Amino acid sequence: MLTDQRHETILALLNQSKTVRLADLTEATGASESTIRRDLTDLEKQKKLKRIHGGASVITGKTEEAPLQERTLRDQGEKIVLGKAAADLISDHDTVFLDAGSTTAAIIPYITDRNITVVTNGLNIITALAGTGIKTYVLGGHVKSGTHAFVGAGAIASIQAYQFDKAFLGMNSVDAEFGYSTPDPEEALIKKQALDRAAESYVLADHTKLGETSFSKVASLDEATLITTDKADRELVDEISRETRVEVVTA
Amino acid sequence: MLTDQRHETILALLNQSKTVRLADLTEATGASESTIRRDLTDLEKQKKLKRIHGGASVITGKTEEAPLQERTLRDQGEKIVLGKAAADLISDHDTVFLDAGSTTAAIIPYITDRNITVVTNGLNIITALAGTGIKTYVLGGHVKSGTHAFVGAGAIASIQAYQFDKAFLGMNSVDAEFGYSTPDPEEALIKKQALDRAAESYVLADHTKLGETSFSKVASLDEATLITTDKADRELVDEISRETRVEVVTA
DNA sequence: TCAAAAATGATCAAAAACGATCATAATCGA
DNA sequence: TCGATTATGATCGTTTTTGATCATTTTTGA
Repeated sequence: MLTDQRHETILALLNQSKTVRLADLTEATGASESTIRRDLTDLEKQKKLKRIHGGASVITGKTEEAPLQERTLRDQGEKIVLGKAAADLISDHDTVFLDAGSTTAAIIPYITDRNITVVTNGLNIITALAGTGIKTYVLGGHVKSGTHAFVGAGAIASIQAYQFDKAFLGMNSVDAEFGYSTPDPEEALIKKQALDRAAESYVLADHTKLGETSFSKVASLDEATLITTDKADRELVDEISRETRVEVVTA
Repeated sequence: MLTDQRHETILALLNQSKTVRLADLTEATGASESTIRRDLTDLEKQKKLKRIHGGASVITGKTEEAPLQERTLRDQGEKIVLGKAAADLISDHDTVFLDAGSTTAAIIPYITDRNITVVTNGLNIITALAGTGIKTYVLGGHVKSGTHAFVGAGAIASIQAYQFDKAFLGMNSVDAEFGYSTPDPEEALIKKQALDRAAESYVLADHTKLGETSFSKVASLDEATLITTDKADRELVDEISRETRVEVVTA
């Protein structure tokens, strides 16, 4: 991996989660600790980040409210792990669908130097991919105000033109009986379409989403592989894994 | 492979992915390392790229958003005036097309509280509209790396579903003879489509764009009203206004 | 507080990339 | 066609980058 790409990856990762550990960076870039240390030294000299013991953090003008920051950090830790696990599933030359949302966005730092094509319906995904060299395609449609996902008839029409090797979806709720569900019917429709048009489908959900149900059903459990973390309740995971393949990664 | 072809290939590859490794280039062109090194040296001398250890990177060095921001800042005054003039043309309940680009983005501050619907193919436009309550629709398609405009077959297909009251287009060049033109053929195609599907079409161009020509013709002058500022050369404006309606606003 | 564990920075050797050079092949002009 | 010019690919010594090692510092937790 080129030095510049490594630097980009580091900054992207940092942008995602405000703080990164050295181990995260070596894994994301495939470089050794020494190299990453040198990178961090360089980037700190460029005032792009601040080194901290064990890793690096974004440069922040003032300290934010501590408990809030801590909570988001913890959540993001889980997202990072899920993102990394998802990225490992992607092969070169794959065409993948990345659902709108912050969980799927966590995949991006790990794929910036990969030779793949991404199709998405999320504004945040496009923005995150904008700097990278990844070939990006976007679905048309109505820009939903809350999540900034592209939905509706236009999006449905757009997605028909594509076929994916893999689809990665965020999901609000995963229930052993009700399957995958999400609050917004229009987003559910797009997720379902993406899932149907992919050879392999994966749902990324942190431990808080398990055992929950939302208004709109997307699909039954067996239509996608679930990726979650070991923070999830053991019994819930067992129950779900009777229906579909579940990949549990350590947070 | 001819030297010029190789140079084109290198720049195209670079445009696609921001950084390239030497090995990628030798493979893509079939030339030896020595030749590619010479090419890179030449292209760097021409300021077309920046050499880095192991390959080359795009000249901007920074993220791609930086030049966009910079462009937005430069000639900002003139753009603001153009944006305001364009906003004045929009009526309540209009459905308008806003072209990708910084000039059309300047319209947005003046329409945030209007009851209108916007269709766009520009990432920057979506981002700017994201916070507002404006109903926003986006064309699908390939995300072009430089301008972050959505282009290609997907975009063309998407736009067929819409009909606009007004279309507002940025334009690189406006010439009395050659008409409206822009460097990228794919963007030209979208602009032309938007123009055809709108009851009224407006081209926004600051004074530096007049009397210029670019590679891809979008339309002849009489297909849209030109909006420019009084910084524009008087003779050029007269010449153009023999072909189409021109609105000159004071900068 | 103190010892164990983890992280850090310095150092060094190996690997990769580089630029210079030279011989050969292709292209051009007479 | 022939000689000159230019482009190309291979080689080689030099420079840069990288990864491993290890002594030192910092953090952790008992």
